[in-house]
Amino acid sequence: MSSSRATLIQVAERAGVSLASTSRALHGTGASSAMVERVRAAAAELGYSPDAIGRSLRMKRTFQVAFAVADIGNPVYVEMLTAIHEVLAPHGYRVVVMSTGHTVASTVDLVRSLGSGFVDGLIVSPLRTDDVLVEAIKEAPVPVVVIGRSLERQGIDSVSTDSTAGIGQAVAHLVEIGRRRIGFVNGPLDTTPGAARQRGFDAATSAPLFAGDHAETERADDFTVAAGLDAARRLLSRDPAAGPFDAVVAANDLLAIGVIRAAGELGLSVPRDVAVTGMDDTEIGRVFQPSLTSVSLGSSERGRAAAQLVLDRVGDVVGPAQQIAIGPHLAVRESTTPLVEPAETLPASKEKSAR
Amino acid sequence: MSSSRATLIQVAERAGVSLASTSRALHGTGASSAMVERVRAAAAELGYSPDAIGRSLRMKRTFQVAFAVADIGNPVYVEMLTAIHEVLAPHGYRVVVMSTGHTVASTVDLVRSLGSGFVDGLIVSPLRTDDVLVEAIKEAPVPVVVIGRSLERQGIDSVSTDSTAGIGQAVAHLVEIGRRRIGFVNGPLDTTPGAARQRGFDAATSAPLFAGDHAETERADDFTVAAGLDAARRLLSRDPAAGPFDAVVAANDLLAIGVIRAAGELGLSVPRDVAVTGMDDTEIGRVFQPSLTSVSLGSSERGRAAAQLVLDRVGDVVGPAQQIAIGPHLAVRESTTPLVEPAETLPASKEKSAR
DNA sequence: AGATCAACTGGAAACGTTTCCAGTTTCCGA
DNA sequence: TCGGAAACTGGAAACGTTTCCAGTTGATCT
Repeated sequence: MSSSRATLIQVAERAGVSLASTSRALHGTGASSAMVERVRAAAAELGYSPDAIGRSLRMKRTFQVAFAVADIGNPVYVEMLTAIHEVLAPHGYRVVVMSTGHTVASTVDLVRSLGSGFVDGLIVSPLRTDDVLVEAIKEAPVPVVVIGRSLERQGIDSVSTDSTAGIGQAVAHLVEIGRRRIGFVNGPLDTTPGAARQRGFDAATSAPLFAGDHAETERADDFTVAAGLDAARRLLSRDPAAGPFDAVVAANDLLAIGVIRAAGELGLSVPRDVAVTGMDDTEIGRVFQPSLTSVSLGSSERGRAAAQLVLDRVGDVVGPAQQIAIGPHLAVRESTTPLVEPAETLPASKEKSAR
Repeated sequence: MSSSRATLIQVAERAGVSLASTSRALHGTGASSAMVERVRAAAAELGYSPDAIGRSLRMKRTFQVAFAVADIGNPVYVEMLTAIHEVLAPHGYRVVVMSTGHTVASTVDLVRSLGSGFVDGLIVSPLRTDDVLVEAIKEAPVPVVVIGRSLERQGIDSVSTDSTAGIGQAVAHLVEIGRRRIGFVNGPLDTTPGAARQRGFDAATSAPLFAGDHAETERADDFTVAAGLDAARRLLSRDPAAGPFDAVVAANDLLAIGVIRAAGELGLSVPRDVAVTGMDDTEIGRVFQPSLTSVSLGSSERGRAAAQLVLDRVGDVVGPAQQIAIGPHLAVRESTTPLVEPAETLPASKEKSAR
């Protein structure tokens, strides 16, 4: 750690010119080339680098954007974070990672804390939403973009996907490959994704296409492998009158892996006896054995879109609340199809289905 | 977005007291209770919340710490990030995520950028290190903690682990279960971890314990599943004179998963025909089938330790460079032992061996 | 009663930067 | 040669906060 940094004032003194000119010279705005030369030299000699705080105070810009989620460790959020960082960094914006906590109240606290002005914008993906939160977001002193539910009509910029339809795609695929007795392992219903996915499953299994077939739901305590394992044990041991389940739709990839493990415990082979689908299309699902058929909700794309949106807003782009929808699409892999050539399903091959 | 935020000056006016008293009242330092009451009320009426930038400028503290790695998506770094955030947030510190890029030069740029003073400290885990970087870190205007190599002797605070010894533990375990022809799938040798792990494998396989047995290395282009798959294909098809490999040590969990997939392609069963060990003890390895025996390098602990260290330093704790070492330990799971009760190996059961 | 002290308050400076404004020079065309 | 515009420069204010310093009050002790 060297002693202390040089300030613009010192550069000005060294160059023997005014503070104003020094600032201008370093920004290349309206300064003679002689001046620029002189100031540059002085700055270089002193190893000057501008102070972000002083600059922020004056410009009323922090060049920081916050990204807040309940659980930074979740692979989906990691993907978003990566995408957000990739979009923002080239524009000189830093990314601050924050936690929403698991309750609506703590998320509201977070949004209110934006009042202290440490970021120019916020990208948040709340697990749960209510009116208070919506109101807090609308009152926030900086632009906020929500990833998750569509909140366009509440006047909030949002990036959403249609996980309801996504579950529909998974069910349709299972029906297509001849499965007729489908179980659903969902996470908590009081979360935004949990509720949406339940609607998707209920809708898909009450559609004409599915008529005469059998469907049941089991709920996991959580969106984790362990919870999925527990729930799947309960589900698969139910053994309904219609006959054993020949497919299970899981509400995300981690739950799906729990399901596959439970199937293994019961001596069931995946996909022969039970086909399994996940959701989110995560790395972990792609490399799993069997590799996981999964509904991609475009986490990276959603992250990118949200970052772009917040970038527009902090760049003073005004206008009505935007709503960007990323369509879900199914990536079919081993867990619903007989294994042919495992190597083809690896991430390196970057399979992408059409959106 | 509401109009514009209230400032301390406005609170002071509203309360009809001086700016100084207002500040003191809100901080509870040396103000009469009447004063506190009055100012609190005014602040509440105006919905005042203190401006982080103004405060930073004056206090010369940003209450931010940066965490920089090459690849934010890597599970190991995600674990560290989570741990760092958990330690720092309760102390009122925010975490800024940054990318070191993949070269030493870009990492040096990053460290130099600390000169603009947007954070109070940095935690960095560089893939590659050289003298220029060491020098840049030493000259940095804020405390820097390096996760990775031990740099105590260079006068740099660091949190390290002994992945060399860790690989030794893996080899010892394999020998113990009777494996004699051990392959090693390593990542690039010009990275800090790659080099250390190679040393570990070479040392372990030239130790007396290993005398008479067979060892060979294959190098992957990268620390990813795809690269591991490729490398393992090459390794396992070598078929040395000493007989086929009955164990493979992989330099991290992702490579290990590639190895298991390659073994599957060749009709080899894991762990019966080939035992496989990974390193880093990631979630993905824990839930994989077969669950992965892996050398834990305590990513969370390293993150926590680094965060604590940087917290001490920004809290003006002076003293000689610290070096905190986190010992590696082996978590034995299915990939090196016959499967008994898969459920026991899930993360929910939180198995932890002694350090 | 006078002096000493503690408790509290307000004025003002300081942190480092950008930018408005006014002033000076230079140059060009009439 | 002169007027005016253009190009450039410097002074000073402003962003919002904390804290030093000096001053005022009220109480306690001798």
